Amino acid sequence: MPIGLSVEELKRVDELVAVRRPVKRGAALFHAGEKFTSLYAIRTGFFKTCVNTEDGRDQVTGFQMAGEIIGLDGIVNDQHTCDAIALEDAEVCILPFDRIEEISREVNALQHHVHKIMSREIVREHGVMLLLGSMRAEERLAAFLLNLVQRLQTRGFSKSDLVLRMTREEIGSYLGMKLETVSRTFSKFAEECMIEVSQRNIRILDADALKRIVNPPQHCH
Amino acid sequence: MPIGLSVEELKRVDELVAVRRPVKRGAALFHAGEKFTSLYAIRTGFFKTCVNTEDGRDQVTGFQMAGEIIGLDGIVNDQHTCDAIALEDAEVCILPFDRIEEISREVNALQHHVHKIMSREIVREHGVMLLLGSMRAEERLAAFLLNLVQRLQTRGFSKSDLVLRMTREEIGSYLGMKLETVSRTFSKFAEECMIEVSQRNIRILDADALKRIVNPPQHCH
DNA sequence: CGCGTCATTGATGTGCATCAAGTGGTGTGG
DNA sequence: CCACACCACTTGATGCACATCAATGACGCG
Repeated sequence: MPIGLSVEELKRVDELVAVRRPVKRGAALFHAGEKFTSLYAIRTGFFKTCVNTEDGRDQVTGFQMAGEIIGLDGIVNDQHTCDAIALEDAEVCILPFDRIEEISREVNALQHHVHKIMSREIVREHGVMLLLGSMRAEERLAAFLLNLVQRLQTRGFSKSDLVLRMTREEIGSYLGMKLETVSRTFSKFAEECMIEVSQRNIRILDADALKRIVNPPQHCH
Repeated sequence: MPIGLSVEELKRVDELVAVRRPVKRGAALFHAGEKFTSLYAIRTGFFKTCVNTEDGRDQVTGFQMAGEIIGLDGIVNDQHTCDAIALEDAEVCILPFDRIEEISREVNALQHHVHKIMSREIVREHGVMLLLGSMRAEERLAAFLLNLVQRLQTRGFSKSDLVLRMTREEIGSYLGMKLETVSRTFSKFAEECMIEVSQRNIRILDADALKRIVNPPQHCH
């Protein structure tokens, strides 16, 4: 993950990511309440994380794909605070956290990398708070699609075609809206020729139009 | 901050927190876009952090009080991504981040402490996402009050009386509602004798009732 | 004292939730 | 291989929680 390491350092980091674990679609990588021991780096597959309340509500807090790290929430109390569920067959690297701390004392680049990963997650969540706190349904869904396709693109996938790995309900939970509203908003975007929707296959026809929805152009006052 | 350190370790950590900086009410500790160099530990006073969009919307992402750390969002891109504004005259310790990384390589307790602080922030934000994504106005405000009074209590303040340092609008921004709705909801709680409101002075008369609003009792099915 | 800021309260509007019915794709067992 | 059941999804009709608009009131400060 970090770059510009010496051979020696690379060896230390390599041993960290040695152990892998497959996770079947629908299975949990971990559950809220379980003891925290490791972070997980996604090698393949797609996950969601979600928190639950006693009274049965739950909230999807994120969708994670290859290259991303899951489990950071567990550090503070040595206990996971959310569920991580595979949305398709997946494989992760197990990164024992005490080993991470040990090695980052010696490999500065790893230390800084870990800090950046946690900081990035904090910044991402700020963005979600902005979305949940001040955007309307169309803006939320447009922002969601653009974010998803952008992340897929950096992984070498198409910047226009994507396959949703999650249900409308899961999207709705993440975006703070009901599945019917998600569906209607997809239909509206399709009507306006910004996207094509066929089941979970989405084709983005006019990314700029979506961007204009998220960031409506300034009107001069 | 961490505990159980040797004399030697304590000295290292002490030098970290040597420099202080006063911040006047209404002034910014930092702005989004500024270069990130340090974290800040609040010694006294009260802050808000907020992110802004190009189109002028903004979202309060948190309220911080004595003992809490601000600036974690800046690590990932060496640049702050939100504003930190003092809501009353305040004083912070400046914690140069490169020194933090340096010392945490030698003082394991500090290293782990830093990780916990970042993880705690991630978990806190999960809670806010749950609040914004799935709660109604009354639930949000009740949760907010309970959280605030709980944090004040651990700092030795009353568990029933508190003074809000922020405006209704700032509360609303944090909770994803308009200031009028915040005001109305306060009035409603007061009418139902759960709290007393007089300007920014709040007295909690029935904490259990507030808790029942946040976590409505299960109905057997 | 007068002005600006913040807060309260009422009247009205609307975006999204809720409730409900129906469609299509997928997997399973006879 | 087809019939059936199930699930995710779509779409329409209705309702409600909260936003919006507007007027007034309460502090605090120069």
